[in-house]
Amino acid sequence: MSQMTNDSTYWRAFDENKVSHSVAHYLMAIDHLRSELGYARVTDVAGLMNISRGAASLALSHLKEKGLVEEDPNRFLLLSEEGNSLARTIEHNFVLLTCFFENVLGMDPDIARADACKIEHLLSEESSKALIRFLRILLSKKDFIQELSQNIKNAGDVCEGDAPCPLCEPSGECLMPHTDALKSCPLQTRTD
Amino acid sequence: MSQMTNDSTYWRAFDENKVSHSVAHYLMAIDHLRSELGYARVTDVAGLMNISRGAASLALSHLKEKGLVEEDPNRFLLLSEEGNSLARTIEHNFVLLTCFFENVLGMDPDIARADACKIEHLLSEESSKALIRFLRILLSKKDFIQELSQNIKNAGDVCEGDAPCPLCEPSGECLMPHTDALKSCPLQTRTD
DNA sequence: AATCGTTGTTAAGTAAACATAACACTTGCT
DNA sequence: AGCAAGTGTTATGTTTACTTAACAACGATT
Repeated sequence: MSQMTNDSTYWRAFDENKVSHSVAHYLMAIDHLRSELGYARVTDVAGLMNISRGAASLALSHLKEKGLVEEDPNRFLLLSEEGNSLARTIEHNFVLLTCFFENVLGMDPDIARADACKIEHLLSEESSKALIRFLRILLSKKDFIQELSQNIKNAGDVCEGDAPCPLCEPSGECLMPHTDALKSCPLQTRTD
Repeated sequence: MSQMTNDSTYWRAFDENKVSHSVAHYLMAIDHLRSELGYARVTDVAGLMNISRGAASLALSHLKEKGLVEEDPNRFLLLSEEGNSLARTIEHNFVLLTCFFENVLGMDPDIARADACKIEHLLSEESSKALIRFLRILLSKKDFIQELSQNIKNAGDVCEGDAPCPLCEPSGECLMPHTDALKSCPLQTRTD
């Protein structure tokens, strides 16, 4: 156990993700087109994603080989059961993350969506499940969350000494000015 | 404004990120080696990341061209001011995300770290700032967070009808069984 | 029936990141 | 001094994911 943190290779899990960012968007494009237009062709996917038909054709034939995309009798694009599952999971993650950034952290909606889009396909099932439970609980406490996101917006960028911060305590230095490049700020040890 | 969501190209922001996942780890490897060994050479970076020296040499010379990595008078590797800034930001993001997954969501530490590692370099400065403020506030409420992460662990996977869920309400369908592939679950509209 | 437009595929090129292998250069030992 | 080991670079190849351009197949219009 804990192989990932000791064999100096755990960081490559990023590339071994089930779907890459672009694959995620191919799948969601098909899903979106089918629910909007009722069908999805190579050209539609290319148009929606703003890439060339050639690129879409190659990528999609790859996804057919991998069993994520299929064709219906009229050669329109379909998601396989697995492809559909992946697309839905990623779409759900997008919703969850956007909701968290926007409603809990009180962030700008555009930035919230942009960040969610980058992360949506990388969340583990565990994170995804925990996040949705977290949001359900937190969002039911309307007054609490209102106050919270207000406090976040108004908080300063440096810890005030009076309130000992559990984030800073382990290292003994304040993590708040983390945008300041030159401030040395030792962190918990990592193997790389 | 809101160009990102309408020009059918916003999803590529992923590839236009300032640093890729691997670049992030090259920078952090140098940082880590210098604080552990006092120096960093191509071979050390390659050894730590478990890649070939050739790959490390190429990648690092690229990073020198980009101005993120430099050499000291003895040809040991150094982070430039910008490189150092990036490394620290990403390391901070890792700490924040791990803390969130582990202490707020109550997730398994190994999974928490693995997920944080995938995301750390993708967080916008806004997310990062908001997250640290959020954690500071939340972690100061020890009893609240204790109860929260317990509730998350014990929560079921389906919404119970009695408590109207703000996540499900917009779509009218329950978002909880999001691991179930076949359950149709309309989401807020996206352009792809 | 011939042509034009759309569609999908294929070919060839680019760029990022890895791999392996061969090489040059230094350093330290004997 | 000479050789072996360690270090860094370079050459070449692979994979992924895009580009543009050429091409074949098909349908609709005239």
